[in-house]
Amino acid sequence: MKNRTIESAWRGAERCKNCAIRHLVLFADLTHDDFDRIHHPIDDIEFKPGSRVYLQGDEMPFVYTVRSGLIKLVQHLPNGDRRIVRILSQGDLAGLENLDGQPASHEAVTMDHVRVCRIPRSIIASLKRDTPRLHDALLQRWQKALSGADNWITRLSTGNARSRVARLLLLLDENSEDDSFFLPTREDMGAMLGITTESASKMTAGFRRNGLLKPLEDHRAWIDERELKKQFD
Amino acid sequence: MKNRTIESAWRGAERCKNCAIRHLVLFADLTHDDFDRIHHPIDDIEFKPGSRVYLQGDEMPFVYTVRSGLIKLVQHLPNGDRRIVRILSQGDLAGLENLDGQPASHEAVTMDHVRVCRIPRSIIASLKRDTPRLHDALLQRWQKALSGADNWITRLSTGNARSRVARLLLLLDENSEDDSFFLPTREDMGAMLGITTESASKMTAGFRRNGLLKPLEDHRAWIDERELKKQFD
DNA sequence: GCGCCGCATTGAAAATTTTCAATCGCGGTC
DNA sequence: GACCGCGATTGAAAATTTTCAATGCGGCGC
Repeated sequence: MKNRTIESAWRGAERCKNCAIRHLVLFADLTHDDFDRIHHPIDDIEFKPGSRVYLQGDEMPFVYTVRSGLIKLVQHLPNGDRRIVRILSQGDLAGLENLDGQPASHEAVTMDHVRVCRIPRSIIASLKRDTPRLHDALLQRWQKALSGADNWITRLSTGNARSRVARLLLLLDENSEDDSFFLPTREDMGAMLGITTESASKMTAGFRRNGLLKPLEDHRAWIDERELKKQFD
Repeated sequence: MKNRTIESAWRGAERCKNCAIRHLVLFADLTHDDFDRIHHPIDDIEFKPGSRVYLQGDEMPFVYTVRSGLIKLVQHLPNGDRRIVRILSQGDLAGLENLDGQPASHEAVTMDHVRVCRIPRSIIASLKRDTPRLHDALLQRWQKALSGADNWITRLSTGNARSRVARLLLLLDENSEDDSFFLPTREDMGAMLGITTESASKMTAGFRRNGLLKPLEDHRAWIDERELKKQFD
């Protein structure tokens, strides 16, 4: 029972050069010469919703560039509590935290249908030696991850349950290209906000009754951004 | 009414080479040649407790290596709420998040008597171009900051107030060289944990009554680490 | 020594959140 | 079409947290 499929693999990085989202990914600024230095296969992988990309404690021979879909990073506490600490979306790098060879500090689980490029860590390591362009791209990723984490603390873990849900909806909405956005399960919303599933449900349902949130087909939703921002922020 | 004093300044980085905590700081792995590339003054600065090192929104021409003491990074929400997102201690770099030239995303405030080295950003920029050793040191800083942020979310912003306070005490204790550790004001504890000052006070006072926490002179305290860990973790 | 100020503590009522259990709704199966 | 199962929703009671106000406690200046 596999919940992932390998769509394609190839030696080197021929197709990276022509990747449709190359401007968003780690390799955005590499030159053709740089690509020629890549001598290990990069796989294009699809995951079904709810698949585990890696587990907390795993050795991490790969990093993963998110091509589409959303991945949650979950951290488990010894007492069994768990908390979602970040959401990765297009262009983000799963496994960034473990580029130094440390075992994974999170569990990574897909929230919807996800496509990633699986990149051997050795590629990053060797490119890092030779090209400063990759350095900068990595630094940007660290920066984004850290400011994301800070926002998670100040916006999603502060204030009462209603504000937290509101700010989560606004965040999901901002990060979406689309007019609509992916609305997580109430359980996931709770794990992001540090509240119970039921509380997440009550607040969400409240917003729906107020007309501030409209669920759409396929786990997606729309919010009255202006009004939500006015009431919370 | 200055709440900081400049202890010493010097051109270049002569004294960096002999810095007592050099093994802990950003410049740990630089060679003598590297130091000779530093052509801007690095100041050694002291701050009184409660001094603002920089404000949210400030331009950041400097970064600051913490030599001793503790600095809190505070983020303000539009609605006036505020949250402490990180504590910096010896060897940490304040302003790391703004090395790219972005204005400060936090306010940095000293919690006790603090000594820092103020390093012009231009030095980092020029060294970064020339020495991979600095690169690695910076990456380590990013890594530490991010895993710190993740812990902040999972350990300090999850569970009931009692657990949060317990885990904060354990964290403060771990990070201290000493057998004792710096116990923040209840207001700061609240801002770290996302609870009110009064709740922080009630939990803290409770631990004191149980003998799990003993306040010492000068804002320091001791905890029964084993017992606290057993009950929480 | 006295008074003051800032912080910590405490108590009681109000508000919020969790808990626990029941029900609903919907998509898929048989 | 009936049935199942999973997630969402809802309600009511219990537990926790906040709020608001009062009091305690040290240190500091005068």
